[in-house]
Amino acid sequence: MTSNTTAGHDPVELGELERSILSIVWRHAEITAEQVRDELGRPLKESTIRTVLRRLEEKGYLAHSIDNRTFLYRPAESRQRVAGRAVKRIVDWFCEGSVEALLVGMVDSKVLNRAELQRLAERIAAAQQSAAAKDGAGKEAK
Amino acid sequence: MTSNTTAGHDPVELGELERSILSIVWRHAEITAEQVRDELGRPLKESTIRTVLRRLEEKGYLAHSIDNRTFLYRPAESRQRVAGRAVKRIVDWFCEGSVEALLVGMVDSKVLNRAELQRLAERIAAAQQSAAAKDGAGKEAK
DNA sequence: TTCAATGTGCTACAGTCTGTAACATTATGA
DNA sequence: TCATAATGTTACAGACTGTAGCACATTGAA
Repeated sequence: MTSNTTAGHDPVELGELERSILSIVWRHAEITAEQVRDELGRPLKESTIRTVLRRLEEKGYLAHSIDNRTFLYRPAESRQRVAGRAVKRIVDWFCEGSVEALLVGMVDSKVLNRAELQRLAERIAAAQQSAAAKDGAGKEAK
Repeated sequence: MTSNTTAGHDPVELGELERSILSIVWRHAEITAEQVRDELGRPLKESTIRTVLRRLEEKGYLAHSIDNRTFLYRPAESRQRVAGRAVKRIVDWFCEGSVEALLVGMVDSKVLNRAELQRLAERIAAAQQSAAAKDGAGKEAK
């Protein structure tokens, strides 16, 4: 029994099928198990899809509402948010909390090249501005 | 011989003990199983430590040399490099390859705050300069 | 009311990975 | 040659994932 509630999960620890399905759900505001199966491409039974969807919900990645007896799944958190947390763990584990070190590592391991880094710096500056703008109030769905 | 060369591994998929031990090794240039056990703090048998070390080597994170019959383990890759790759996977899976999107997500999920982002942008710019400086001579990946 | 369809709820099971370790084997110095 | 200190080999239980079957409920139709 996993006994977990709303604890912090790490998406990177999801299995491949789980990831695929999560990605599909992220692409839709709401989606049924059947639609997921159709989009998946792989020939899996619907019970399989539903099991995975349920597990993803248990793990906190999805939520569902019921439309006339049918489950409509939707993301519980944005991709980016989840990705952000996942990266945080990596940073904590492997870079002793330093995002800078991480970026350096990314360049070092060719995940990022200098051009991208350049653009990134610019975008960060920009994002920062707009972020600062919307700051006082609440959060912006996006 | 591990038979694997530079295949892509995902450190985030390592278990907790594996991560702890890997971190310890990363803190030393060379280390024996016994030293690892001492630093670990947990009361584990040495055979346990050695098993994990071996697995980490099989997975490509560590390498070892032999000093007078004793294994000296050392990192096969830098932390940052490994972390960089790990992040890349996350970016690929959850941000459709956009590092920017990831950064946005990190701010969004409070992994990064604006102050850090600011500093980050500055450092990136700086790093970029020095990198560009030493660049011309060496190799340009891209 | 009863039946068939459709959708969900529970259960299962094999394969893989990780934590944890015992036991066998080998080399080395006394 | 023998004890010692390392490594090599093997094992095993628990968790997680992929994959799915089957029972149960609800609802529209006959």
